[in-house]
Parts: sequence; structure tokens; C-alpha cells
Amino acid sequence: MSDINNLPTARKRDAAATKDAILDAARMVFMNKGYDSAGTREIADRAGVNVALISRYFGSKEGLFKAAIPPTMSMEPMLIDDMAKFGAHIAKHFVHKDLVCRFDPMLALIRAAASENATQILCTTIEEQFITPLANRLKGSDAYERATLIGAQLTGYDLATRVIGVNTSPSGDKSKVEAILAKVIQDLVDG
Amino acid sequence: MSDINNLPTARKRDAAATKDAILDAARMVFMNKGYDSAGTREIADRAGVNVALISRYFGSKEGLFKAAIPPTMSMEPMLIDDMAKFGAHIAKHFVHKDLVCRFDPMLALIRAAASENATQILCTTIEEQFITPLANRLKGSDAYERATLIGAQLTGYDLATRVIGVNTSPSGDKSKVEAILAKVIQDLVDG
DNA sequence: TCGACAAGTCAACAAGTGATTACAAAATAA
DNA sequence: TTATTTTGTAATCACTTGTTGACTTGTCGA
Repeated sequence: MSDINNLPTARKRDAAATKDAILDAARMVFMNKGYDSAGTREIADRAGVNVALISRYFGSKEGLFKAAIPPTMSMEPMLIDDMAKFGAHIAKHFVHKDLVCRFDPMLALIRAAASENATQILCTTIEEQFITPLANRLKGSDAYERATLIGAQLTGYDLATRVIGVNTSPSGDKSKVEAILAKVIQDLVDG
Repeated sequence: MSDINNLPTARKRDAAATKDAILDAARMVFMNKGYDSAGTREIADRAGVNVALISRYFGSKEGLFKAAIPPTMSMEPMLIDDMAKFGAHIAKHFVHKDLVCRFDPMLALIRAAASENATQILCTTIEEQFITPLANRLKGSDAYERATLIGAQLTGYDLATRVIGVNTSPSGDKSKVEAILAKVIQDLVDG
């Protein structure tokens, strides 16, 4: 239960709510630490719950990962109607990302990349939810290849800026990177 | 010592050679598993050497990582004289990468992304060895930003193809991706 | 009110981690 | 030969890991 301290507010004895709390905590910890480095005890603590409940409700750490990550990997929200503005839209989205607290599938993916366990689980998901839907929106030839490279550009950007900690714009003006990124992506969209 | 089995051939009693063998093994294991998931015992086995020697020669796992990875992170070999052909050059390099055995700094970087320990060590290195030298070669404005995005594109490509296992060219024809990637990179080079 | 059952906690497990040690064996150099 | 360096063995340390079985506690219907 929540002590003197922070996040998890007191819950009634509600198995469904507890499961959700565990899933939320799992998403955050998996995103920030990757699969291997994420500890069940940390997840449980964050959810304000005892470790044993993870085993009870999800069978294992792997079961928890399967339950927590894949459904949230969708890229659909990023797809807009007017693909002529896709580059600008997506660049803005990525460059001005809110770094705190919100679960980010991209980051989760990158952080999970060290674990064979996790990548196998993510492999099909990323293709189904990420690349294919985007490729279906692209006109012209080699749509699949272009969609892959768009994903690669965005993932790489996240990896550089949010994981490695590279400062993309030493001048402090993010609009430059945003503009360049927008153009690169849009060029890939237009083919 | 090497048994009936594989890789490490018998070595004379040469401390320097043994250190190198450990370093080589470390590079491979760190690249394939990431920092956290790499075990010292596995590294020692792969080097055909006892675990205790890692402590003796490098002090700790972290010491071993520092000794093994950063000096190999250089991007210099990828930089060519004629930057007008940089896109084509780099695309070919990445698309037709030899997947087996050779140590790949990019892959090591991606795999290390899950570990805070490793990323801190890599953070400065990646900027000094990877982005800055490339930016210095770029003419025009926003060179640094463009260099970062080039790195991001390439890293993302590796992440997608070699870690996640996305098939970039279902048709089997790699030349398409290569061409698109070349164009994207070259556009970033030209500004 | 009271029991039954679900929800949640607790303590301990077995296995594995990285680091370090003392000691023996082997190879090399003097 | 002897002396020295290099390596292997094996054990220990203090920890962390995921998981489990037995326990307690809350909640709700009869």
C-alpha cells in the first residue's frame, strides 16, 4: 500500500485495478531500463504492490512483458490524414516529445533491444503495428522499404537524443533539427 | 585453454596476448548481449581463459568495458574523401554489412542502450568520435544537426534490421533500400 | 454476524551475479 | 638448476534475481 511517499494512491481490493497498476508500472520500468535490467521488485514497488502478485497475475516476468508492451506499440496515432504534412507532423512530434512519465513505445523498443527475450516478442509486433500500416499509406514504389527507413530514422533519433544523450542542437534552437528531420521524412514519404 | 571445441586457439603464456583475447571476446559479447546481459564468465569462456583473469587484468567488468569498447567506436573509417559520394558509400556499407563475427560499434551501441552504466561511458565517445568528425566534413549550415540525423538514420537502420529483425526488403532485392538510404543520407550531406 | 473466498503479504527459496582471494601448476627466463 | 611470471582451480563473499507456498487480511453475500 502507499506509504508516506508518492505515486500509487490507496486502492480498494480490486484485482483488475491492481493488474492495471502493475501493467502501468511495468511499462514505465521496461521503458526506462529495458527488459533485463527491469526488476520485478521495482515494478511491484512502483505499483504499490507486493512482488508475488506479478507471478500470481501474469505467471512470470515474461508474461508481464507480453501483457504490458505489445498492445501499446501501435503507431496509428501518429498517422494523419494529410500525408503531405506527415514529415512536419512527425518531426514536431519527435523533436518536442515530452520526456517525462508518458509511456513511449519507441523508447521501450530501444531499451528492450539488449534482450533476446524481449526482441523476439517485439519483432512481429513492430512490423505489424509500425511498418506495415505506414507502408500502406505511402504511394509510389518501394513503399515498404521507405516505411522501414522512416521508422529507422525516428528510432535512431530517439536513440541518439533520449538514450545516448546527444545534444542535437547545441545552439538551443530545436527548430533547425525539426526542419531538417521534417524534410528527410517527407522526402521518404513522397518517394 | 582450448578444448576439443571451437574458437580460441592455444596461446602461449603471454599476458598481453591474453589481455587481447579477453578484449576481443568482450567486444563480441558486449555487442551481442549488451552490457548488463553480458556475463564475465561467458566472456572468459569465449576467450578461453579463467574468469579470475578479468579481475586481475581489468579490475572489474566496467573496467573491461571501458578498455574494450571506446577505442573501437571510431567512425573515421567510414569517412571518405569525396563527400559527394558519401551517401552511396555509407548506404552500401550498411546495407551489405557482414552480419557475422566482426565487431560493430553501432550494434554495440544499440545493445548497450539498456544499461545506464554503458550509456554514460559511451555518451561522450559517440559525440567525439561519431558526430563531430562527420559534422566537420559537412559544408553549409546546421552541419551538427545534419550529422546527428545521419547518425540517427544509420543507427535506426541497424536497430531495425539487425536487432529487431525487420526485413527491409521483402522482395529480396537489397538494392532498393540501398538506393533510398543513399539518397536520404546524401541529401543530409548536401544540406 | 459470520464464514468463505478472493486479494494481498511475507519469508524463503534456488540459482545466478560480479568481485576477489589463496594456492597450485605450468611455462618461461635467469 | 632456480626464480619469476602467467595462468588455472576453486572457493568465498555479499548480493540480486524470479518464483513459490503458506500465511493473513479485507470484502461481500447469506
